Amino acid sequence: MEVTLSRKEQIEKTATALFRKRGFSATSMRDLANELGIEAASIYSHIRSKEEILQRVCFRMANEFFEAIDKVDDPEATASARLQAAITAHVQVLTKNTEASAVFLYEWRHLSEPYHAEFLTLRDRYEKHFREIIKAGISIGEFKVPDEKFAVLTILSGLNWIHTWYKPDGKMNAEEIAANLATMLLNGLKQT
Amino acid sequence: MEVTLSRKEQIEKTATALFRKRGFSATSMRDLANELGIEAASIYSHIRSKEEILQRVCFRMANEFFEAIDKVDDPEATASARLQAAITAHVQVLTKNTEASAVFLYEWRHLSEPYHAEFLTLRDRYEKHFREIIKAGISIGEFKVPDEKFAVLTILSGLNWIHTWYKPDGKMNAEEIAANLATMLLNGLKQT
DNA sequence: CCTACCGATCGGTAGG
DNA sequence: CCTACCGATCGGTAGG
Repeated sequence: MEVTLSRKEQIEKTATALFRKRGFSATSMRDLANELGIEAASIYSHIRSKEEILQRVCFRMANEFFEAIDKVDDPEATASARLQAAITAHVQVLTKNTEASAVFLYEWRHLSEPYHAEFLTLRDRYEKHFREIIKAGISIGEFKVPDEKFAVLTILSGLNWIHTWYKPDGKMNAEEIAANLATMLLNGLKQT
Repeated sequence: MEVTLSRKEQIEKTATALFRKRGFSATSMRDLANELGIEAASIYSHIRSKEEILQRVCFRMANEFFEAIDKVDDPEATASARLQAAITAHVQVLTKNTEASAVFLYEWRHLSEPYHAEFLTLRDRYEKHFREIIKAGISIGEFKVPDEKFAVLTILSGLNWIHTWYKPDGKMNAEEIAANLATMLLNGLKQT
């Protein structure tokens, strides 16, 4: 599936790869221009600033994560089923966008205000979704956990390394990875 | 316990805090000098370069992690006991050095060669220790895991978020945190 | 999309 | 540990 990208999309994609490899601060507009085969000044015909690119990547990914878990959540299901679905959705987003995921996970701190604060609000709301599921599981005795926030952060970090490792043509596909991670991480909540 | 730091140690400690907060590339020597209350040029009486500080932090922490797991490993013990001990040791190092841990975990990619390659070699050797324990557990049927490397990376990332959250005066102390993490993450290996 | 350029800041050195 | 400074590079703009 080859898609023709607009110049703006090309810039965003190339910048994402560079931000991921070297970090936002260590990537210069001249690095980016070089990679695109144009002059640095020309980039500004398409974007307003270096940070705007970072903003677009971070908030687009935030959106992707929200949409993915909202789509699969069924509040009627058991906590285990809901958590498994959320984990699977999260892993799908990570594996479909490994570079943008890495930028989303590690470069958001270079956002200036008010974007920085807004990003943190979104991230907290996302984690809250997981906390709610775990709380529901605790209240009906399905899970046993010392602290929901603690459990959520352990689970999400246990998922978020995937971008460093995932290859589309590796021996596990996204579904298998999600299933293995869900099994490993869900079992930990069911301690007796 | 107040310790008098040498100027070099003060520089390293202050730089660690800044590298953690803003990232290595976004921290300037003038930022660091400002925080220390001296001129940027004066820093160079104590260190050779900005990168030297990063090198010292990264390799000192690598050493700390190695020493910690070597000290507690007992090859005669069960795989569960060994893994639990390794997890506890790892968490101890993380909680005792939250800022340096963050730098160790996220800023090593700004190391130049040959330090960068050496760092990756050390990190792989560290992970190998965990892989060996898991392999031993698999071979005697104590663990059931699709892929050792996969399991190790899940476990280590499930631990490595702690620096973002740990407060020495929080409601859980380092031992309780380690115990909770070990329980959550070990149960995942014992699936039937 | 380019040439030409801006002021600011970077890591680091010389010399005391 | 400071003053004085270096060449290089930064993000970004003017004007076409």
